[in-house]
Amino acid sequence: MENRDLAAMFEEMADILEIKGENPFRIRSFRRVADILHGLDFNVASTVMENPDKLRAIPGIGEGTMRKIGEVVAVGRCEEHERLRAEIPASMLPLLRLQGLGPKRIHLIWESLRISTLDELEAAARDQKLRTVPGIGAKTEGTILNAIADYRRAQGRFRLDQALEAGAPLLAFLRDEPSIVRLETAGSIRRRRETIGDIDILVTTAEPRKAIDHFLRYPGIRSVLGSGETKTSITISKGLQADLRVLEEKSFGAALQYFTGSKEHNVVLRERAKRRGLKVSEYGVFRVDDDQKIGGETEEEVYQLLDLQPIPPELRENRGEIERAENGTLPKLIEESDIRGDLHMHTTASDGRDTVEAMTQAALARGYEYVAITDHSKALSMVGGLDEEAVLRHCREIDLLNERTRHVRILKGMEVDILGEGQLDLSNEVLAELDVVIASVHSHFSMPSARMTERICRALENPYVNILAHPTGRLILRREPYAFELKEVFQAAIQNRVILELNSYPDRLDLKDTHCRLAKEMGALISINTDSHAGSMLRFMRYGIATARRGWLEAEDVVNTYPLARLRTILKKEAYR
DNA sequence: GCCGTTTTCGGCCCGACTGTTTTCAGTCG
Repeated sequence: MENRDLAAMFEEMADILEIKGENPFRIRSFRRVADILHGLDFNVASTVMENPDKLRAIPGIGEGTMRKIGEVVAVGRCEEHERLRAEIPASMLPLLRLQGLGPKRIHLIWESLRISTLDELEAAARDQKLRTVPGIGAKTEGTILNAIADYRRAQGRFRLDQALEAGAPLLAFLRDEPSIVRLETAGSIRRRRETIGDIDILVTTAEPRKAIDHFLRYPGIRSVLGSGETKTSITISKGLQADLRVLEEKSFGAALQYFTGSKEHNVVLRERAKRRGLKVSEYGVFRVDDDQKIGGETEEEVYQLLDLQPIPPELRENRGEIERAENGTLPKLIEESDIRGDLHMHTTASDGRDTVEAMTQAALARGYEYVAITDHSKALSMVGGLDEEAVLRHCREIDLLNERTRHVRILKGMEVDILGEGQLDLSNEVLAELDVVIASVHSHFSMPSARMTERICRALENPYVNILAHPTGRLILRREPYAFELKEVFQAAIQNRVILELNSYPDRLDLKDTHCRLAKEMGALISINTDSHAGSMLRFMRYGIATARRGWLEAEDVVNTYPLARLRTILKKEAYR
């Protein structure tokens, strides 16, 4: 049983309890447990049997949770979970994801109209039957119809790159308005989460009305969800929501802190404030006894007043950053300017769009010192993967190009397929000719976890393998990772001096943030690569960097921040950490 | 359900917007 299965159970129980209108703190506990389970780096089901204290020691996991997990592991189901599921039709749960409709009204609609599915809800709203429910009028009916449409279109979330690209023209449009003095994006975009629910934009202005009216004149606007004195919400392309908040200059820092979140981070921050006789809100930091405001103009000030080092937005997830800020031991996070090269990209030799020379020029334009050309091997015949002979020809071509290229060193590489039982798709004789060998799984995704783990570990034992590419195989919002024991694979990588890739391709981000942190803690080295299939894609590095920062990585953890000579010792396996 | 340097019981973050219920509940972030 995987952690995410257990997490899903707790999430579902929280959803049902919410619709039933039960104790909100109990619901919060369940959601927190689900969150914790998602983030753990060990298998909960086996741990609860073998080492229960380890689980019980985690803050947020108490007796009740231990009992429920134990029950599921022992008999395959949890009695309370089963009982709750029998009370509410499963089809009602997605209704909670609709914007503007919450558990209370869902419950009420169920009570009065027996509506339990998205389709029924939509039909009732269309037929103007929803307005017969107390507390719901014509307007709310319309809101619900819009919410259903948005839900269907977007399923609620967007990839980081999609949100950044859709938001960029809106931000440029706002920057053109002279009445807007300051402008920042907050929320999950600022924290660089891998998926984004909406774009939070904060501005200060002497003329709020003017700023809001300008926002409402944005040509890309699709619908206006609401507009008040301080907050206005619209949807733009593909149903992505953007919120504009108009703020006072003197509380801008407090507001930026508040709206950047995460919610979990802010809850802990406020509890901390409360213990110190302070109160933190989006308007500033206040003393509780005389309600005197003592700060909030800048974000740094908010943290300093709580005796904390300023915390970078990417770390604000309540994953230990507050304790580290208290001790003054936050990591010095990696920056894009630390990167000296890119070790994974494709060319016209296989499925890339640009030649080796064009890719090299693109790397040069970014100021890189080195670049690895890593086309596919022959197992991927549909993309024109290279066989042994073609690889050797490719190597000679790169040798020649190196002789007449200045300022950037081209490393000879291949992305070699890991075949069904862990063999590689090219002979060791050929691999020995290369500077960089990347191994990756592109087939047989659905084999059982134990076999997949063994398969990958076996590939890592090949003495020529340098990098394990996109280790989990997931595609954001499209495909779950394949099943395997992450920690075993990381351990095998470390033992064999293999580097783990953080693939920056925007729908991969694989390793993801929590995996990066685990890899670092275990002592693995990371390479942040773009897997570019065209020169223009080298810019995807920014998404890898964002994920690395969320994974607490520093420049020293990432091999492609090293000068070429040092990188070479690692590629030759003469050194590792 | 979780937790404890005020507590093993009684708390658990804070404020704005919307629509409709004429005084406020529901929802969101």
